[in-house]
Amino acid sequence: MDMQHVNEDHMDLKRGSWTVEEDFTLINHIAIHGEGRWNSLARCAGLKRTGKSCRLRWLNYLRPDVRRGNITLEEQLLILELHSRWGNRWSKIAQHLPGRTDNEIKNYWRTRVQKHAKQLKCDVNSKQFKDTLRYLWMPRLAERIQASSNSAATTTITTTNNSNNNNNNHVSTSVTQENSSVTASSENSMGTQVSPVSDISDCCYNNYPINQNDYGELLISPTGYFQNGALDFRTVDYNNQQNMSQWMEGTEDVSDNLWNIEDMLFLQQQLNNDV
DNA sequence: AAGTGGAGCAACCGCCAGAGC
DNA sequence: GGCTCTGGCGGTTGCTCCACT
Repeated sequence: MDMQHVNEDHMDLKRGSWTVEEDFTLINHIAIHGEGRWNSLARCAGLKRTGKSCRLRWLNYLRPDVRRGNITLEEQLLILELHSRWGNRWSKIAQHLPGRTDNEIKNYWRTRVQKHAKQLKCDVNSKQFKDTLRYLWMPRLAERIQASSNSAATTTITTTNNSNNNNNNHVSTSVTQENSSVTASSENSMGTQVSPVSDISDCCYNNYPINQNDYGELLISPTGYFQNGALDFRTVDYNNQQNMSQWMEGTEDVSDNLWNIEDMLFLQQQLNNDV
């Protein structure tokens, strides 16, 4: 391809936001011819876009199985856990969140998690912040998941709990029965309406304001977080039950809460198989 | 009502690895 | 072996919306 041709092609290329017509064209073309060979696909479809741009638009937005909407509590927990294992391997993390794209998870991490690291005045990659995620935020997310499950799907919980009593399995939310904080959350879920927060910030700042000097009190679990590959939140203790109750009484509604505990158990098993 | 700043997110950029020639 | 093309990935940018003043 000579330089004149390159320049003409470059000048023809469209950038920026996609129009409805472009989306329609891309969807139709893929429906007929399938994915792949993105550069030639862009040319054949008559789209004045790079192959990369078409691929990105399809994968992140137009694909039929892309899930839109808020990241659920379960997804947040999974993202935190997987990121603790793999770091910024967004595509790998996305493989374990059906319908979520690497871009979406990356954006979530940058806008929510990194924001809180900034508020804590610590580096997102620092041990302090990682420990805060592991020993403070993730257990609380798990508690919220159980609380919402308790109120929304008692049958599922009962089944799972029985199973755990019999087999002594530790899964993310059922093990929390073992500590006192769960007593608080369980009672709360029975007595008052419990609805999940949609963001870790509710767990960490609204009712648990912490600063850099509080790490010594907050990082209370020296025993590790994962046992036999399964999540284990039993080490969490809450110093402030009153705040805990306030935290449990969040009012935000998560209507797209699609997973239950058995799904989480299944996912955990899948993850363990991967490792 | 207008201006401003921050949050959220879609899209782009640059780099890299693998495949094909 | 070297070159080109392509796709994938993580990092970054810039636009839009919204809350606040």
